[in-house]
Amino acid sequence: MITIKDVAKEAGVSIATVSRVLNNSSKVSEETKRRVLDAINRLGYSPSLIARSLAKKDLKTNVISIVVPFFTRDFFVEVLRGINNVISKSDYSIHLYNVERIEDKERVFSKEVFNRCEGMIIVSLNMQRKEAEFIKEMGKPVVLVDSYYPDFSSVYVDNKKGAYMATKYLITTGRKKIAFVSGAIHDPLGFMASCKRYEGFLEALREAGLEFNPLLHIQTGFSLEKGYRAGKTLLNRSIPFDAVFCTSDIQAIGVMSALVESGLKIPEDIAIIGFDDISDARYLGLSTVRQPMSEMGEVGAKILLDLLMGFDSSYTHLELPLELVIRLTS
Amino acid sequence: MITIKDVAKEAGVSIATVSRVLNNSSKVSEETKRRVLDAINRLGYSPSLIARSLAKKDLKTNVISIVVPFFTRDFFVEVLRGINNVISKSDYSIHLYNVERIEDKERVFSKEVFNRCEGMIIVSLNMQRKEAEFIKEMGKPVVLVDSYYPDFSSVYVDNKKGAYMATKYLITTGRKKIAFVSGAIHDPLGFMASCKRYEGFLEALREAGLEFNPLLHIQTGFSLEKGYRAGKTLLNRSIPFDAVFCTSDIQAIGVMSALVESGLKIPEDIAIIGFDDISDARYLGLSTVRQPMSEMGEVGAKILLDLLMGFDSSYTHLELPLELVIRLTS
DNA sequence: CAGTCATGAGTAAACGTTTACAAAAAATTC
DNA sequence: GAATTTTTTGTAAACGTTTACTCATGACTG
Repeated sequence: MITIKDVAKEAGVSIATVSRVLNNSSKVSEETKRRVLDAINRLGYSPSLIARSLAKKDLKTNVISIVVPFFTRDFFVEVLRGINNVISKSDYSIHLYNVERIEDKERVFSKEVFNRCEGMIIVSLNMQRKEAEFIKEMGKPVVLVDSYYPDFSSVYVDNKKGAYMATKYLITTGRKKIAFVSGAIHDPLGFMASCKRYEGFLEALREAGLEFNPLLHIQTGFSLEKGYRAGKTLLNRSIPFDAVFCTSDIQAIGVMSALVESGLKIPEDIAIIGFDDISDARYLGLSTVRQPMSEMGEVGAKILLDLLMGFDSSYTHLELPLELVIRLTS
Repeated sequence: MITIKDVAKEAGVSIATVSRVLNNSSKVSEETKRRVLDAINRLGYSPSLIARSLAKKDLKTNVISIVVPFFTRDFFVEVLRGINNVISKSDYSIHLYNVERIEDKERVFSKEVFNRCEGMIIVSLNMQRKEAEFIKEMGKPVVLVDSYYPDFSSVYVDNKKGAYMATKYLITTGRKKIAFVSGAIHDPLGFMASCKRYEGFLEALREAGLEFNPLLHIQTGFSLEKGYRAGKTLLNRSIPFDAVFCTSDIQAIGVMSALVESGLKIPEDIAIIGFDDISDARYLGLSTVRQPMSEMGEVGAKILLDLLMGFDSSYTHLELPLELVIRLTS
């Protein structure tokens, strides 16, 4: 490793002078500057960021950690995009951690990770009591996106209400037997969205005095194909239904194609409402509950940035609005 | 800021002892250890990573920078996923930089970014001579994914050949008037894929002695909707065509729905082949040129890791195979 | 009971920078 | 041409750790 001393020796000056050239602080004669620059070039020297931060008492890493599950899913990609929009305009850079299994979670919520960053944004993962304690102990600002915990700032939507709105709309327009396609209600990683939406869905039914046949509930993954299969399964069970509410657009689109394939007319025979409002939804005319995905990311990132600036260390809890978007499928 | 000195004073020991407790190296009596731990807790002390690295002469940041354009596009998300798979198993963490505009490129290819990381993976961006010089000067290992430049290790596919294979197949099965839907041929950020695929497409036509009517060429963005519009545009131009080759599946799916909507039969009236083999392609039965997206990411990350271990500092250039997957649309 | 050892804790020198301060050299003034 | 100022350079003390040495202390050996 080549240090500032080597450069100083090579250029025949003191290390202070080299440092001055490096930071072009105060005056250094042109002649000396050239000699130093030459030496730097000859040796291929590059100053140690570590030592520099130490000397400057700038003990910050200028890194923000983003913890996001399955970052290949539309929703997460959009959130990430929002976060990135904001962070990339600041001096911070992004450390990305993908969580797909429980072990990943442990790896991420560790001292090492927290020591390496100034703050953290956690997307969609539900906090366990123990985790929350640990994270609080780390003493770094943390913002939750699409998740809620009293002791951290957060941005989220009211998933229950969103599902309620959609279901209620279906009921209002005369649907009586509504199927429900969701992700896992009890997710091992702790996503709460499906669960909350299930609650909202049931509440709307209950309120209208409608029974729910559990055979009309499919729990499956978030992909076109899984949605398609869910649609097929529903049809195969030959329990009549006149609407489907899905916890994601991607599932809804899959379901829709299964139904269309079977010659059903949408929305005449069966209405469909999704959740998210991904770009395909608009294009396909899918009715859906729009959640501001990239905006959640943006807002979350902004809150974290504020926290890092030391403004206002109290917790912000921000609920962003959901909007029922009725298009052609309901 | 609370330092090791404060802890030492609080616990009534020397800083060396505190350090020993921190690293539980060598022997410290239970009694002292407890006192130190207590003090640490009371003060909420957390050691400075920076100072620690300096003292340990471990001047590494253990960070790998990933530069990726538009990380919301399927292809990039998949590549990222592959990279993440590999990196997350190492001690390195990922710094993510999204490049959407020329300015972003400048921001990313800067001293600051290189100083903050051990190595870099650049996805899909074509190197300019000047950029390459600069990057080489930084002296850190760099791997190109889905891109090629002689002076850097790289993983890529032969886009020209892929397009050639698809087009040739269409010709072999009797198609004579093949439309081409691609991204921008001259992309401002320097994506070469569309351009290369255009070349392969033209070569196959030329070889078969077929003329190409430029009006059958649509340059557009990568989304279902853009694809759909491209399909509509092709139909509106009322120039007969019997096949469409698209530079991405997502465009192909869009085109397909436009054609189906107009009552055309696929593949009887018009054959379609896409590129990528995203999960929807299989599900929809779309014929396509499969490129190993996440594998490219994985391999790229592995190469970088090897480079970082100091194995073999020569350049690796790895071409991964493309595979023509014929399903129902051709 | 002197001599050897093990154990636990302190001292001080690194690590690669920056920067206040001091010193030297050069330029300006009278 | 001495005195003064300005410019340029060097010296050394930080920054917060780790760690090789050293030094007590007390326990064991014969």
